[in-house]
Amino acid sequence: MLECAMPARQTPRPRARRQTPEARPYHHGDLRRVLIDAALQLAAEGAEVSVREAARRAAVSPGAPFRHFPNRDALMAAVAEEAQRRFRTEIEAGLGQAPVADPLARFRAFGLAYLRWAMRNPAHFEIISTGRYFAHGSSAELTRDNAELVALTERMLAEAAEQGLLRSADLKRIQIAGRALVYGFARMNLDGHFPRWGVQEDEVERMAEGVIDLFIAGIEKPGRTP
Amino acid sequence: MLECAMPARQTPRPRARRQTPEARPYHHGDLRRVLIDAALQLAAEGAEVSVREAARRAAVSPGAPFRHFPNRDALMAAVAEEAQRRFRTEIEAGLGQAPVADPLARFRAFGLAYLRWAMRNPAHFEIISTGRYFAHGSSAELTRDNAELVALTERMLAEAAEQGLLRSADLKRIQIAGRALVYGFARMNLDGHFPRWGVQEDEVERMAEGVIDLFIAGIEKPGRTP
DNA sequence: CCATTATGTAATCATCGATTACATTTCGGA
DNA sequence: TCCGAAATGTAATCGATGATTACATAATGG
Repeated sequence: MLECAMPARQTPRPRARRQTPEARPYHHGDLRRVLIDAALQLAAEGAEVSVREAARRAAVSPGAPFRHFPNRDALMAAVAEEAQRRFRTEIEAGLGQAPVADPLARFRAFGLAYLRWAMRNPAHFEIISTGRYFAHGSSAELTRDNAELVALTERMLAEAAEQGLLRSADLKRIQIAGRALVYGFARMNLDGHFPRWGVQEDEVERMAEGVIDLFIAGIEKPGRTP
Repeated sequence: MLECAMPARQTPRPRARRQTPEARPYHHGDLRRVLIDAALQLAAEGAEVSVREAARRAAVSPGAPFRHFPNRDALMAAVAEEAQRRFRTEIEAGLGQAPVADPLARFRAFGLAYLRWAMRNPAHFEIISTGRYFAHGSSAELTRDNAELVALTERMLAEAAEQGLLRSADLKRIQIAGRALVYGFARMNLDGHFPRWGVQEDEVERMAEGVIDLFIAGIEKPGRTP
């Protein structure tokens, strides 16, 4: 994908360039890609993501990124798309380990994969979720991806209802509540609430599991798992 | 603490000041207060909160705010404290209307008041909740307030457990889940997720109520309200 | 081989948070 | 009552940032 890093470095110094001793090739390999990665890494480090800093890490002038992105928001959108792609991959891997026939087990696996990724990639999750860095609707890919995940949980719940596993028939309400629960848990972690709620760092993933189980037990028809 | 607002404004123009036709008093009445309000309003308008803009609205030089706040974060912290105060007031008013004897009804009223305020004051909620504008722990008032709210829900759940109203004895898990649910719902609204989830603007408050009821029904011992 | 296009650089601008030196006002004690 | 210290606001300035422009250089294809 990216051949990157000085391909034919042997141009014999065509003209006396600036005084820089090492004449790196004028064209960067795949600057767009490198900028996205730099920004992702910045986010992962918890630092502010600035165009200039990304350019700095790519060893390129401050104006160069604007050849690839019309503005900062466009860069952030690209970063979010990359993060979302990784998120999706993780979710699908998690779902792949759940029994196909049991919709509630799949629902649980979904939530677990969701939270596990969010716990382990807080900065990436922040970028995807918050719509603060750019208008969410401005990325068709992000919108589509998200719609698919929504549809996925919707299907799981519909199946569960068909199999008579649920206490309530108001699927939309259950879906929103489930999303709110998982999203809220992820954001509590992100926003640093857990210390205040007496949840230790190393308890968080276990608590995530417990919270999901509590929710599922709450929507499940009673007497199924005694 | 602060004696406030232009006490003896009647100084009869002591010296020919600058050419400004209206010689406003050199000292602002209570700039600190005005800055906080300006910043709150900025947040309410969804605009970026900048020190300069707050100063501009207070009709004061860009450097003036730094006489009252060591840096931007300190201003934001003061804004958050003000918002939190209003939030608390709303919560307590909501709780005042719930029957004292029924802890789950109080739990419900708490959640409703929480969400209603968050829905109607999204920018203020953002400032209180997100810890992005300043280190949360840097404000003793905020920390204390929050601890009290946590303790409050804890007590409600403990009472509910004593009265045998709950299915599960794991109170901490219930508490975290409840918080995650409510917080997540508020943030979904804030982060603009609801359109993507098919929840219309005018449905949101009704949906908030529904989600809370679903949660309570889930933790309640079955057969209580048939 | 050369012209068109893509890509990076340099210089520049406005805005922002922050600091400093200085001006003005207020207020309490001699 | 006066005066000096403390509080409060202004003006000027700094470095960083997002963004734009004119220009330089490389890659590509007819």
